[in-house]
Amino acid sequence: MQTNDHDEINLLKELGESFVTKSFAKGDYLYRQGESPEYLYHLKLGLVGLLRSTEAGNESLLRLFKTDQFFGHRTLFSDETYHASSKCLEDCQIKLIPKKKALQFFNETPMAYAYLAKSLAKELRRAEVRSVTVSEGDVLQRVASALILFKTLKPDHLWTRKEIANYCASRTPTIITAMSKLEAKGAISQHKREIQIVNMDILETFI
Amino acid sequence: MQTNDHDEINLLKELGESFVTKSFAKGDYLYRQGESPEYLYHLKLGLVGLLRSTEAGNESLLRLFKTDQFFGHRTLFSDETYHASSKCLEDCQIKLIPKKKALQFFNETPMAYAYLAKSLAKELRRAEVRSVTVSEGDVLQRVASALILFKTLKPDHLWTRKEIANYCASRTPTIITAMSKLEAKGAISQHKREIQIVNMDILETFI
DNA sequence: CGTTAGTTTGAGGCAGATCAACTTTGGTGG
DNA sequence: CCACCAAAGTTGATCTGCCTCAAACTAACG
Repeated sequence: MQTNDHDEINLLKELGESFVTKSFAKGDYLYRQGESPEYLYHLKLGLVGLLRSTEAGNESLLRLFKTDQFFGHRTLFSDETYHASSKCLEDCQIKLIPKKKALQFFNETPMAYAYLAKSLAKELRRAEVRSVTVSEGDVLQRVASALILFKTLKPDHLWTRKEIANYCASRTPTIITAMSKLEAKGAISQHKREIQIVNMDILETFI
Repeated sequence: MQTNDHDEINLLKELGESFVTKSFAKGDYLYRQGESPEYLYHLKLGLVGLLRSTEAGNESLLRLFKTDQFFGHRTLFSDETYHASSKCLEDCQIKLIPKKKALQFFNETPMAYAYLAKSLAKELRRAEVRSVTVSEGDVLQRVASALILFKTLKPDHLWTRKEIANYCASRTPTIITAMSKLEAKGAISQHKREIQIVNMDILETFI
């Protein structure tokens, strides 16, 4: 749930302000797959990933939340348990809004549910489009679009090969091979663990 | 969007009743990927599939709508164009509710948006869980769960191998091989184009 | 009863997974 | 501040599940 470009729902932001901001370390989990929701989360600083763990022991990266985004709302408003875990990919500052307070706010604010619905509708589109991309395209294509997304979302984050693999439904060695190809073509550069997009036009030709 | 088990939203059903039911033939499209929404659809009879076409010319089967379900709502409430087409997989009876009337109903009915949000939230979970299943599991697993889903959803529909393939992110020949394995194990039976689940316990061992 | 749509089978090829050994990086504590 | 160690990255060899292609067969519908 994003509030950025929707003035009418700025009150949602205010909702969070009445609660204290808590600190979390990189690697911390806010909640785990299978648990029941207790809070609505508002990320003030850092980066959070939504991960679903598979039987094979992998963690598929479903969504990313950046500064100013709300998360945990899908489960909060669906009477279900979490289908994935949320984990800090960096040190984070997060406001936890108790479930009761959040529901109360929504029930008192007619357009809040409309906004929530719209937000979920967009997320659903994204998820479905991505599932087609994943099953139809090859790894190079997926890595290229993942890099564009990641760098747009948070250019300064030190993305690991594993994070990229988890997002691309692939594995670390495969991602490394794909990225060397992209580097060889002059689309990106890699120094130590830093990844830079040096030529967006070239990178986009892989999509 | 389903209304089945939610008494509080039965008024939504009534909304559709004031409009005439139109007939569509198997193969007809209600709307196509890229178009802008004009209606909210209420399926009275038949089976509708939501398909996203890929560059390679395939049609990925994203969702299925059966009798009494609403569809077209994701796009209607998200200010976007359709990201997939909806196509009659059987002859259908459908009520078309003009966009304006639908929006008016939602704006006049506070809990309608809350219900819509909940419905989209569940659909989002389904989509994300499925994307992990598709990228992690093998074809046999996907076919087994697809058959269970399809037979639960509409036992009498004559599912084609292509429909199954489109849903399983696979291809017709691969589906046929997978289904012969399931038949050899005594999980299903195939006569002409008819598919029957003869032993659900066995079938579930493949998931 | 002809035509079209759907099904079936097999041969061949390849993208990407797996596995394993090795190197680099960067944080931590002695 | 350096030595160490765990975590992350790299590389190549091998293997395999599924796709592709093509040809032949069967069902269903007008």
